[in-house]
Amino acid sequence: MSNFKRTLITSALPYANGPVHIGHLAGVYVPADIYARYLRLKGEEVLFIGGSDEHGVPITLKAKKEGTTPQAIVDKYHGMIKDSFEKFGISFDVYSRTSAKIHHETAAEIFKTISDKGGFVEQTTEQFFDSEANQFLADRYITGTCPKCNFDKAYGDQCESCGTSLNATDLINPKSMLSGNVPVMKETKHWYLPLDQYEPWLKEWILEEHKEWKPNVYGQCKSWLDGGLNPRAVTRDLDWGVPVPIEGAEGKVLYVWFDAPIGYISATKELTPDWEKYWKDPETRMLHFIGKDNIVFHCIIFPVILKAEGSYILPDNVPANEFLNLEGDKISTSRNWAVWLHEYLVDFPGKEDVLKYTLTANAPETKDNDFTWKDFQTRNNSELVAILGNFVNRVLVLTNKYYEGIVPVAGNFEPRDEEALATLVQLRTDVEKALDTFHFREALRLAMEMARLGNKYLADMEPWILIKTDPERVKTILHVCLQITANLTIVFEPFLPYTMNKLRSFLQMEKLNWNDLGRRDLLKAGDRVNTPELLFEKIEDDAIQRQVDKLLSTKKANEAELATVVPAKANIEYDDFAKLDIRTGTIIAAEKVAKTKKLLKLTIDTGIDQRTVVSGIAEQYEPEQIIGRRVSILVNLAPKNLKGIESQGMILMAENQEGKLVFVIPADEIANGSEIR
RNA sequence: UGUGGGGUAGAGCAGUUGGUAGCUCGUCGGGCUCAUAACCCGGAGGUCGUGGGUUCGAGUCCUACCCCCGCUACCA
Repeated sequence: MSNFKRTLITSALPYANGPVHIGHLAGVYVPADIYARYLRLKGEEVLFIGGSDEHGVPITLKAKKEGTTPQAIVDKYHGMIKDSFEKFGISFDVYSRTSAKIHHETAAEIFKTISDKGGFVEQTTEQFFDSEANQFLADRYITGTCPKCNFDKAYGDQCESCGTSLNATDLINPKSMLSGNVPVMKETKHWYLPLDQYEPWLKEWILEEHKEWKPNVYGQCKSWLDGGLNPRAVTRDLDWGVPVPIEGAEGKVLYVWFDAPIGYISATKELTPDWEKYWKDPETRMLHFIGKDNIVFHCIIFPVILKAEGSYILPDNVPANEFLNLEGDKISTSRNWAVWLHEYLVDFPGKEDVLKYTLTANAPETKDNDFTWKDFQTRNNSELVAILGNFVNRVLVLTNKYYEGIVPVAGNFEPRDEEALATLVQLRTDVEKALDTFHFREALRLAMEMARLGNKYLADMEPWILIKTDPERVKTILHVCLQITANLTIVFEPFLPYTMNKLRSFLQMEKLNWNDLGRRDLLKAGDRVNTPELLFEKIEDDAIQRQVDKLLSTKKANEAELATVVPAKANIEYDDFAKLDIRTGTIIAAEKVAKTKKLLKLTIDTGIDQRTVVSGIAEQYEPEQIIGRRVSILVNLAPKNLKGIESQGMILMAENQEGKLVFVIPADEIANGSEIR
């Protein structure tokens, strides 16, 4: 680690189809920013890169839906995202975007270089094409009937009902999700990155040389490598993106995951003509801060691209975080289940550091974590206000009260003073160790330990009592307290930059270097300090309640939206209906099918017989609570083997848009076996 | 389906190479009164997901299973 001259920090490019939320901040930008600030404070050479990822299919779809152009979409969100980051003080050296000219040039150039070296494999395949939308369709954008289980909403890549992975061509009655039309097969040529050829090298590089990577990152890579890598298409038939810079590739663009990480390089180019020193000098240490969904792209695909190009360095570490949930539910842009940064800035002005603190203290470093407004309030009130803010306030109030704001001269240090001052040095070592290994949560806790130390020291020394009997001693005590306070400005600088600015202005201090941390002479006797304002203020219940209410109304709005009814299917003849034999029945036994999450094995009395039916309702019904329930059952459905159990029929359920299932049952008492028609 | 991470006190989380289970918040009791009813001390609260196994000794290693969350399937 010590043989590196400089550090290049990249942070995942947020996708410009929506604003950024607390999940982005907690997962990537806050830890990356803390690390960048920490290294800068140590006087190291650092470059911190960010930018918006503006290509890909979802953006074109969103543009279509809103009746505008992809460029208009990305302009809007890039602006919002950039603004939010600025206001939160994410200290990018450059924040660029992938629709920038320099990025198109850079990405094209890298593609061209690899292509000229023969680094791609070209392959022509048949793919579904939507003639109305004039567009090839990704598997995910095709829906149809599963050939295995007859589920009629299977996707082109997998059936969510039976879990089988599919090819889009397997689907019965495929339909385009864009237009609803039947897609046609059409030939298309694409360029593939032969990841398989890099497997031995990747195994050596990651599995042998980077055992220090976080367990989630290392494990994920190992699983990909153990499973064997396949060539991966890096071009797409689309009109939005970086055009493939090769003859015969008209109308094709680079796959968004090929061009996005190259955005780190183009952003560096945009910043400085000296960019190559960061990307090609082996003495540069490159770090990718990302979320867990990005692991494979940053640990396998992007390194292979860089390796194939030949002249670039590779990441030294990829500290990926897990995900942050919000009030128990997954954060979702499309469901509007998020705390949006631009809204937070309006609702909690001047409290950027508070959110950053909360997100760091509860960062999803080893597993998914949950953000709750209650926790946010507690952390602010019990930690920032009560421990850090309060200590600073106590010291400054006492200094003003006893010495008119002048730092007093220290007498001889007693063992208890020495002990407190020595702890500062120890804490510095501990915080450094945590930061160097990307344990930001731990680092923050240790920093807070310094404020605790101050509070305890004050409580033990009781200067407010000693002032009556031994005023000389009190000078030493407050001198020590002021040195602790001064040290706080350094140790918290990477975490709470705005707040530390404020604290330095109270102390009339210049910004110091990390190497000054632990010193006992940061303030000199005779220095003046200002009368303090509050460093943090309490957050009251009503402010929290407003946020909770906001989320509740989002939930309601989502439910209302889901209540929309799907349009009727095409007409059928009576004979079609008459083929169905539906009867009333009763559930007489029910048990969960092992190793599945949705399936229940039911035994039904149909009046005709007792038979076994496997039904996908386990997520909403417990086996014991449905025994004895009346049901309607389709009895002449061809038997079907599900998870090794033969299912003889189908229970009729009403299902709403949300996926909620309800039994369809006769309204009054009627014998089992009665026909429904 | 396969695969990665996780399951430790009421909540949120640490637990490095196996050696007396910790931290923050909350809670209960006490102290203090300089401080934003803040601070300091002490207590209660855990069969470390479950069952087997290795070991003198297992939260930690092996094994089987259960549950949660991702990825696989372009949301950090």
